[in-house]
Amino acid sequence: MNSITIALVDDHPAILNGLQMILQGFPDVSVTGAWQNGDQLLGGLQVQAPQVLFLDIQLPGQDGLALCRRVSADYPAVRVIIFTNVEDKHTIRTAFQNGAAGYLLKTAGSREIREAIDTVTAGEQYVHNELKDQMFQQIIQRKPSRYAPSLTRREKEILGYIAQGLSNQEIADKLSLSVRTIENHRYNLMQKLDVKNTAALVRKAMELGLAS
Amino acid sequence: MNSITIALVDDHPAILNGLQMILQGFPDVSVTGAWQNGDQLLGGLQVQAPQVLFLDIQLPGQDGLALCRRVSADYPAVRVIIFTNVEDKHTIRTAFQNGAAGYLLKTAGSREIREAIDTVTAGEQYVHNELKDQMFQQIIQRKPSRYAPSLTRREKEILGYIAQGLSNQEIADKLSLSVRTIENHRYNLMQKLDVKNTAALVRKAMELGLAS
DNA sequence: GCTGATATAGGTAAAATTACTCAGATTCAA
DNA sequence: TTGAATCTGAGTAATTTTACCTATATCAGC
Repeated sequence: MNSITIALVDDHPAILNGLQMILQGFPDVSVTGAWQNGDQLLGGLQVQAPQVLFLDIQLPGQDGLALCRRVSADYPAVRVIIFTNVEDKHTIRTAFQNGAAGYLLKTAGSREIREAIDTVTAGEQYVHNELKDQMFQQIIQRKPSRYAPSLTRREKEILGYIAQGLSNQEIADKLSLSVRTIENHRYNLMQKLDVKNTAALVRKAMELGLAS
Repeated sequence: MNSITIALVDDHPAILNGLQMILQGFPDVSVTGAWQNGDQLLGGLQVQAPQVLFLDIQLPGQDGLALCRRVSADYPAVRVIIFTNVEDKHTIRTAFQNGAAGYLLKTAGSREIREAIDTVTAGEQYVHNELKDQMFQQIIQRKPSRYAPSLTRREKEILGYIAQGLSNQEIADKLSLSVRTIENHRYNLMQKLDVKNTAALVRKAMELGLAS
């Protein structure tokens, strides 16, 4: 029999059951474990390692991401799908760095779960489309307005050079202006962006999409 | 007859023909114009404005993005799909800011083109999946490796604080160390990252994913 | 127990930045 | 054509960064 073995970890029994229910709808899938914490998981894996593991990352007592790392290291054949509500960039990045094969939000329906399983068992990486859309919007929709103070043309230009690592003197030379002028622009930029040194200035500029 | 009217702009006849060929495969679509530059487009629009416009942005003489802005302003009913090979963030952002309804890479096949048309005529925004994937990878896969010199734990920590805009003194206080120590770390960081001031340091750190 | 990498920190100076204020010139819109 | 905003730049000083060199303590791995 060629069924796909799947195990689940989530501290909420409701979710555990719900997910199991959905998986039972797939004839070629068999659930070989449903655990509520990391210890149970680690114990269970010694008995039987599934092909796919659905892992929540908000678990009582331990960090699901560390767990993911450990499982990936000890059982490289197990394809871990992070199944969570957490959708911040840093967590997602860490998840994949820790060996996750997929990332699914708990809002996922049966079709997406199916897709995730198929994708990761095929050796590829699966990411919830909802997430991709969100990230894309974040990158794209960055209107400079509202949160970014309006900078004048000259200020933007000079900010660009500062972010490139040019000193006031170098910028002055490039624009054939006095260093004092650049100093003033730099000072005004820091006022407008409400920071007090170059480091924060560059950072904020990049975050607001004003430089780069 | 309820067919969707579509017009095309691209300076390469081959692409113009190829795209037209694909569109002819859709029974409910009729191509009402195929132009090679902005002037032809603007003239053609006065005769008949299509529901959907496929617009390349690398056109001879004029900027396709400015054209997009103009068309969107003068003919709000026209849904503009940018059809191009350009895939950098800034261009994409500008495109949507200029009123584009969709963004499709020229690698798109018949299915994606169909999807784009249906999505934008339904009043939604369409973005090529390939692009979303790329952006997502950019955000996620930022491994510090390869191009990023290896930094020690302390160095990473201090780089983080620098990027946050803390001065050496502030970092020293926070870590209960001498300012001189922080100065040295900062100096070493600049050596390792091959830059010569804080601005470039922060920038490079963000680009390499060493700070965040 | 040695070695190399890391972390710590002082010495010494030059260079650059930051912190404001003031003011003439230019430009752009009402 | 009169303002308002922007661009330009000087005055003055304190603060910070940058540029090296040297040196000790610690710790991990061989």
